Amino acid sequence: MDLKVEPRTVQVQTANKLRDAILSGYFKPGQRLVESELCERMEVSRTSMREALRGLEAEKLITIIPNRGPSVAEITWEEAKAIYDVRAILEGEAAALFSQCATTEQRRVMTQALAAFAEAAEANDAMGRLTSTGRFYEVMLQGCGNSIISELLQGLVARINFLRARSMSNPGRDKYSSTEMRRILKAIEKKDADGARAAAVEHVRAACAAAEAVFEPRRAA
Amino acid sequence: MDLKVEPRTVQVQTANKLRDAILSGYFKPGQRLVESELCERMEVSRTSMREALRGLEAEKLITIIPNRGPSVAEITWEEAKAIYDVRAILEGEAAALFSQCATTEQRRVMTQALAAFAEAAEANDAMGRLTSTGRFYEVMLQGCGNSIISELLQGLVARINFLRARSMSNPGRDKYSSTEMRRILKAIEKKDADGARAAAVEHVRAACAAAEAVFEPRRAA
DNA sequence: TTTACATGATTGTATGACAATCATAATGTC
DNA sequence: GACATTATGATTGTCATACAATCATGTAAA
Repeated sequence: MDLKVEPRTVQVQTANKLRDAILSGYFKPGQRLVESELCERMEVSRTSMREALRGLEAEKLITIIPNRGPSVAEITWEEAKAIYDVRAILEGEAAALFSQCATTEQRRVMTQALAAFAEAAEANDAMGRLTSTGRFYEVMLQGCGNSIISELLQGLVARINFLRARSMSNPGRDKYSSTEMRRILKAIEKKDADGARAAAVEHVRAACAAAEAVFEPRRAA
Repeated sequence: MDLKVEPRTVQVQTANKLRDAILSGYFKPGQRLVESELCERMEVSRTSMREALRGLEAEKLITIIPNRGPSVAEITWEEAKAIYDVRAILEGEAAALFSQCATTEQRRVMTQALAAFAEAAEANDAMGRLTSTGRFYEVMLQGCGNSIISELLQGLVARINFLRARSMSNPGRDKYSSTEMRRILKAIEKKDADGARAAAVEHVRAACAAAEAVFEPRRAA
């Protein structure tokens, strides 16, 4: 059990809340983030706010142009595509690694998460889908034995999160997702590294295709 | 030609200089970085310094513990190994991609960089080795068509840079490096994607082995 | 030796200030 | 009226200062 209790500084909390706001789509890509407004609404000083913003900038979630200030990072489809490609490689590797060292307990949790996902999909419960897929991948990434893969993927997924939110609304995608994840798990249970990798790659490819369908670049004026 | 001229804010310059100082090994892993001292030596305000530090923290080059302040990030061998593994995967992919789309001009530059490396190795010119290998990889990564790969690799390499500095001093490693890079280039010239990937992976594996040899974890007290 | 307390150093946060820069409205000129 | 120029205001970048909270360390007491 993890009993660590770490101080939650204002700056960290600010960064977390801003991150959530961006990932949830509350702040949209391209939107300017005015310091004074943010400070007022979140009731923190400019000092803390600016430190938090620097952190998010390094995470590539926002872009800070000197003398113009921060705005939510925009992304071209080319970049998004590149992210999906790398994601496929890394998630595939994670699945392959995990298939060789998964414990029965871990497989049990994934099975359970998968069931929860199916249930949430049935009930059209967006929140439930997110938490269940989150658990599914968390087990796999934490368990794959390479902490860097999970770290990088977390960063990459964050940067295309807004696309996921849009493509998730695509009706019917749930069914496919469910099938794709089941295939991953099946391969893991058979300790089939290549199969697990292929299934994970396929899953990302499908997500990429779904994202491309809903991607809208800057509209021509 | 790139004529862009962007404002160089104090904060950015501070972050850059600190980054260089860490990568060059001037600040060593584990070393505490006291704000007031840094501010005094670099002649910037705490405001700018702290913003710069937040950026470096997000890059994982330093660790900031609340109420204790920043220190140069330490790394376990487990993490370093994980980084090398991911690096092998990503550099392999980059080499494979690049082999399919390299222009003759790009290959020419790489050939030239390789020659410069051999020359620098001969002359025992540490600086020359760094710049020539840098050019070699820059062409490949910029040219591979996936900007995310190059972005991630840059971050990963930075985190194990201090290991590279140590293992480079390993006599004889140069010769191997040279051979390994030549193999990569050969495969690229033959447009052999699998060969290029294999050669790149092999190169990273060798670097990893060299790093392991010089890795010293925290000495038992 | 261990515990408790006191002391100083360092960090986290807030505030106020001001110059530099940007965005835009107002002005003048052709 | 269209365009160039000039004010105007808003926003950012940077600094100095202040102070409470926390940490690190030494000293005194049990």
